[in-house]
Amino acid sequence: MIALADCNNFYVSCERVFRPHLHDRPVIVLSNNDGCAVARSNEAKALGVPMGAPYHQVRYLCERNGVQVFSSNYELYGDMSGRVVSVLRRFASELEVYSIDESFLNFSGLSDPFALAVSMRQTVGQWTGIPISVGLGPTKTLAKLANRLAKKSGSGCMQVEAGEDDILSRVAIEDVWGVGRRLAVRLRRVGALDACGFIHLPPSVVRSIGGVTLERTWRELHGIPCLDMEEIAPARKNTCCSRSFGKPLTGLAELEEAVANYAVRAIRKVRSEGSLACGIQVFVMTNRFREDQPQYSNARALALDEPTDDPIRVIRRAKELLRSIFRPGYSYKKAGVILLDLVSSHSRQGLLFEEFGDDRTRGFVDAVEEVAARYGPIGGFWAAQGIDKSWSMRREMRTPRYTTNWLEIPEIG
DNA sequence: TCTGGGGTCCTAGGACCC
DNA sequence: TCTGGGGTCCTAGGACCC
Repeated sequence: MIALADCNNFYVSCERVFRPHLHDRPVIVLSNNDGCAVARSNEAKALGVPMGAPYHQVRYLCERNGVQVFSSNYELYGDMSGRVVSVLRRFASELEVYSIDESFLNFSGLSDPFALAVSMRQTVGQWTGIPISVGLGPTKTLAKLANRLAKKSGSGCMQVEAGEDDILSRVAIEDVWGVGRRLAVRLRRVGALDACGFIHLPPSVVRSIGGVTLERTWRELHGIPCLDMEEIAPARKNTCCSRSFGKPLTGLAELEEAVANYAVRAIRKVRSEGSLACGIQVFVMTNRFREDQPQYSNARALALDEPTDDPIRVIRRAKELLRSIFRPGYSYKKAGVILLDLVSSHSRQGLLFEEFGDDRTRGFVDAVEEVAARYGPIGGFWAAQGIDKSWSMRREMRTPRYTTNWLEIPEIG
């Protein structure tokens, strides 16, 4: 038996923990750059704020109905997520963190998994302030489906077994885990309108529409496990840092500064995981929503001489790539840096004819990075990152980092 | 005027090898 | 005019997830 614990409206719930007066009130959280609504309280959903709606399109609706709007505060959400997981771990020996707000737990061999799910939900709510829903099923996909029904019904916990056609028929085909918009259209055309219709399709049809991936989903819904628990997240293969700018950029100098910042952030992720990057890609794009403006987007990649975690080298290469794809005369909206083919720093392959960078440089880089990690940009930063950052993203309604920053800890009285 | 960010896997097709 | 068979590797694009 697999359990899926999923935090309800997670980002909104995090904000509410520190602003209890917002319980029962409509709340939304915006994506980076205050762009889209990416989390909505039930009250905001009821008012008709769609998932992913551009904020400028729903702003009037929000203002008229007193919706509380927040910029995203990922430091807070990440920390709260860790707290939820630490409570969940007490309830099962095997746990897979699937996303920032979801974990799978192995509930096999328990006499009363449902009772445990109820108690787990209650404990997480009491200890962290975050409401969760729990779905139970013989496979991950059925646990997901049960979770969706638990949320929809408001009961908080739900268990689904294979072969319960009446329950499966309550889940629309596009709400099945692994079926997105495209596949849903094609499945509807062959008569699979819901999960029940889907499992009664012949496997050959499923295979022809969605390949082996969709057939796995089909088998999982029949109660045949195809997706294992992954307790230890496999090492990442690529990592990306990209942002939309707070204002359009036209000049190379500003773009270089932004790209240098993304390069530094990306390589810090790589360093923190004990990895090295073997390649780097840079991309830029104009605002694709502006049909009245000339459009341009481009990307270029290169292989590094040797796997590296050195921000100086990564910045230099990123700027070279940027200069090779930059074209004057455009209004750039977004840029990004992708570090490719990450390998473990323990298994790096040496160069045939050369030695790795000297120890002095290495010591210097490590020292700067340590200072920056401990004290933030006040402690130190790479000059290429710039000072003004006039291009940085909008985040005008962000709450304090209550749980991770001494200066922003909540005050009482 | 304003429209997010970060990932994975699978497949088809092309380049290349003997 | 006729023009093999069997592989691997890489990449781009499409699908999905949160």
